[in-house]
Amino acid sequence: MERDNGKGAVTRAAILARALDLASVDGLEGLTIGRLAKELEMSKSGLFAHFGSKQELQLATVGAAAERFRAAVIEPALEAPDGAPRLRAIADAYLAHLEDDDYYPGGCFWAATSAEYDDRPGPVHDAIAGALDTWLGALEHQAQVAGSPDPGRFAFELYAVVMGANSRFRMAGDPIVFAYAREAIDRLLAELPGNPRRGSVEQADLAQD
Amino acid sequence: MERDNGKGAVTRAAILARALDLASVDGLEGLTIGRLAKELEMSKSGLFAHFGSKQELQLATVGAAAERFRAAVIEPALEAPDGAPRLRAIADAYLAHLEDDDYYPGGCFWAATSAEYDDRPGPVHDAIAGALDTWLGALEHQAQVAGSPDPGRFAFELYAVVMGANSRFRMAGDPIVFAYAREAIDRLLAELPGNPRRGSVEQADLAQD
DNA sequence: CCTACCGATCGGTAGG
DNA sequence: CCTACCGATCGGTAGG
Repeated sequence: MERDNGKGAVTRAAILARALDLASVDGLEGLTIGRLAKELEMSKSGLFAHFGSKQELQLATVGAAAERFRAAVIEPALEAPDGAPRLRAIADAYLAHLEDDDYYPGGCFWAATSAEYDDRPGPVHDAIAGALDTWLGALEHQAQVAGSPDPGRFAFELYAVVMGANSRFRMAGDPIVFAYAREAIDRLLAELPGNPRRGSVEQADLAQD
Repeated sequence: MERDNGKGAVTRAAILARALDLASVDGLEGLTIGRLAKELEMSKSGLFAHFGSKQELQLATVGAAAERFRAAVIEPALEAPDGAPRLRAIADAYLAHLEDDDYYPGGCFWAATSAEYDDRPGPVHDAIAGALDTWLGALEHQAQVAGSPDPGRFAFELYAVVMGANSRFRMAGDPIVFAYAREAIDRLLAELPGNPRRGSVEQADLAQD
């Protein structure tokens, strides 16, 4: 796909960047080839030729979203140590993007498309589900490293809180939900052994608990 | 709208019941007049005449969903006393519906449509947002009655957990998320003053805390 | 990457 | 509640 830097690959990347924005607002069904072509000032069939079917365009868009998420949220958090610090770094990076509104114009791509495809079986559903399972799995792994007694539940709650913040912020527009989410995450992390709450005293006092 | 029991009102109710099912799977945009008419074995224009525009059909569907939610989740929970017991009753009723898969065929109508409309301003967005605000407000009120130190946060977390369970169940199909959600809700309720955890000792021992 | 086209379906209207 | 229709747009194809 990207094994050369020819014009085709450049055009394809430009198409997918725009497709991501459109899909995070209108979903992967609402992403139409005609509209995408018009915004990119190219012909519908010219764009179509890059993918061969709408489904292939949708799958490529899901792949591009996964790459963007990895680069924006996962990659920077790898600088934090394994376990609780990395869990906090991932949650902070994700919430910061949602709050600053500089992530996707339509909020979280995964929130929008997972709700859209939760009842539409097929390759697109499977691609979205696979990406989400990968990230939930990464959260679960970090929770396990951090000593959580129930890493699966921990990952679920972290996921629910950040997705809930996205949903409530997009619908009601009140940024107080980010404070709620951070407080919930603080309490989640405080469950982990030997992990003090944000802004509390240094770890020494609590290490004996 | 329902001030008579004539044939028009009966037909309208049948249309909306079917519209609810379609919209919880394919969203309120994916709900098309032609498909709805075909499933109900009536003409497209005959159905259209009941509403006058697609937007009016969408708004009527949102109203019908609110009524169905109220009857299925809120109404039964009113038998539980104010505060923590009612919060648990609401959460249990909601999770039971999601788990039994007998609520909407496409999972939670509100999860599907709020993600779909979070970036589409207009009357449909406002109707969905209004319904969600009403229920979040009810949760917040009950949390306040139960003595929560931060009812807004409490309501947000409860909302996030049940919506997260819906989302994960629809995408991954693993019912363990309902156990995760119930555990999270137990811990949330345990934060409230004088409220023991499900299955723990009776309230007497804790009343002094 | 283009023009020109296809059948199907969209929301909506005319007229009854 | 119907038949018959409208212009627009959908995904996709032919042929270059």
